[in-house]
Amino acid sequence: MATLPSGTLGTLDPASDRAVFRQIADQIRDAITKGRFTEGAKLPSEAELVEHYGVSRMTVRNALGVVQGEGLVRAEHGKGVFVRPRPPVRRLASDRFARRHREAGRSAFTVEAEAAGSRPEVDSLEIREERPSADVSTRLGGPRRVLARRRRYLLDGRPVEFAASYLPLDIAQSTPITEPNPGPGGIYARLEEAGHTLDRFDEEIRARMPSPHEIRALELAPGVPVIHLIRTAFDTAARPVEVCDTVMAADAYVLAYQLPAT
Amino acid sequence: MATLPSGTLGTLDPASDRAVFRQIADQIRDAITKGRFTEGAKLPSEAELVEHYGVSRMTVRNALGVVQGEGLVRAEHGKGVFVRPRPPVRRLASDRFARRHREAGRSAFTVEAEAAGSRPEVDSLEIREERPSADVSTRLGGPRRVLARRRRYLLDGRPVEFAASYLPLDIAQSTPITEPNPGPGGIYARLEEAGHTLDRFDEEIRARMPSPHEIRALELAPGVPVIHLIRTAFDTAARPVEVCDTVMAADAYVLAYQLPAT
DNA sequence: CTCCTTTAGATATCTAGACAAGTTACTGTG
DNA sequence: CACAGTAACTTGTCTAGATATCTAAAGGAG
Repeated sequence: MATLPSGTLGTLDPASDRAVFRQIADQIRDAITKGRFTEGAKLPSEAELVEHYGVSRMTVRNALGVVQGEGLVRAEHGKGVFVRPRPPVRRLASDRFARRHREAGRSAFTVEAEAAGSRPEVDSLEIREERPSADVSTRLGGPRRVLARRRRYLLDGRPVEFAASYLPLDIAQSTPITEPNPGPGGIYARLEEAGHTLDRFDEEIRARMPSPHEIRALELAPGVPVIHLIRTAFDTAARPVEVCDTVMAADAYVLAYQLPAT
Repeated sequence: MATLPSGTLGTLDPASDRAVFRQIADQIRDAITKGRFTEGAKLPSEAELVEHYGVSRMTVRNALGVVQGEGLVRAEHGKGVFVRPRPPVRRLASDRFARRHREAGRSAFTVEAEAAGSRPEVDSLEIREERPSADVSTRLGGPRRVLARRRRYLLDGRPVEFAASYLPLDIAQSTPITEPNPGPGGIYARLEEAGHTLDRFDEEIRARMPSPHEIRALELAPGVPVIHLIRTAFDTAARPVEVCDTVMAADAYVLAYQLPAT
């Protein structure tokens, strides 16, 4: 019933051949990107938009569905539709696996998050032996069994990443790598102690929309893609000693790399 | 009217508290990922799904909207809904700017695409002087004017990437960099000839959903994110000499990096 | 005052139908 | 045979409701 703040949203162009719900979506998107609705602000309710534009509710919902799909707004059942705040971003530097970062007694994730003023958490830690997938097996040089370590990372209670590490069983067994807490410096430190001095990492990066499982595990809002990173660690004998498969909420990460211009 | 091939899609569970359109979407997704619908195959028409599930057409369309948003299928007006084929993927190696790749007379994109058996194309080449954005200016050390080179890359007629290079005007002016074709080895070769031997590149990678403009420029299907890469090139005097802002169709790229374990 | 109930308002889901517009195949005419 | 027209089928858009469920605020009982 309350009228809209004048000027925040315009009117429809009946002459346009652009669908009505798209015109409405355009205006909402425009109002957000131009700052007429600020972060966290509540959009007019569906009923108000119905009144303002003189269309049916389904048309308004269709328009809201578009801007929801773009990740601009989030609907909360019973409360309203709100402009999505931009979450804080975690920056992954390309030297994050350098040996000098491996000395501390805690994991890289923990140290880095606390330095950035966030509260880090690791959960769903699962460690087991298993038969590797074809892809993992290929990357690791074809072992028949691997040790898999799966875990999920959270910042301030929000899940941002989950990862699975796979190591050839003959390397990992009878080392602390099979323990939930592998000790200071993490599994890379243990690998080096076991004689596998690390030489280089290969990383492959893809971006795509999440699967339903990933949406649940990362509590992703609609319209947020994931970054899929597959890292292979090689020792100085050029043997692959670990494959780490990581899925990150794309709105929480920036990856940074330094390349020599050799 | 035609009945569905038996077994491709199941039935609804009225006892489930999962919304009907989500159950239908789940079944379609499942049928695709399990290969019961292959790439390019036509899904049952909306009318057939209405009949099969005994629901209204809007509910079926809602379900189809879900799997469309996930990028699994593409609707073609008047024809039907089809399983999206996986496009060929272009792999960007981390040594793609190594000097040894800079000798050829043609651009890296052209050479690499032809080697992979694709037909490369570059269009919308625009070269002009302009005032840099705040972000570009910061990355370049604060020049007041820059040379901007914008272009779009296509493979087999499909746009896959567009990019803008920014160079401080005092470096770029009176070099072939201001020409549409900067000559063999590209602008990096010209920079080195002008005394700016390249030392390293910094790259920042983000993934997000595309803006409407990006959807048009890359002809993106719904549910396809973009990879946003910002590269800064530094010369041996540690001066930033180029910023390249690249937006790529995420379904067409894999980025590969090699990191030393130093 | 505290706690529970009610109520109003918000989004979520679903129905049944209408017309528009693109695609394909058939049909009949020249 | 060539071709224009047409019919059937497809997705796209929109309407006008209905019921369900969640949230928050108001009001009443103790």
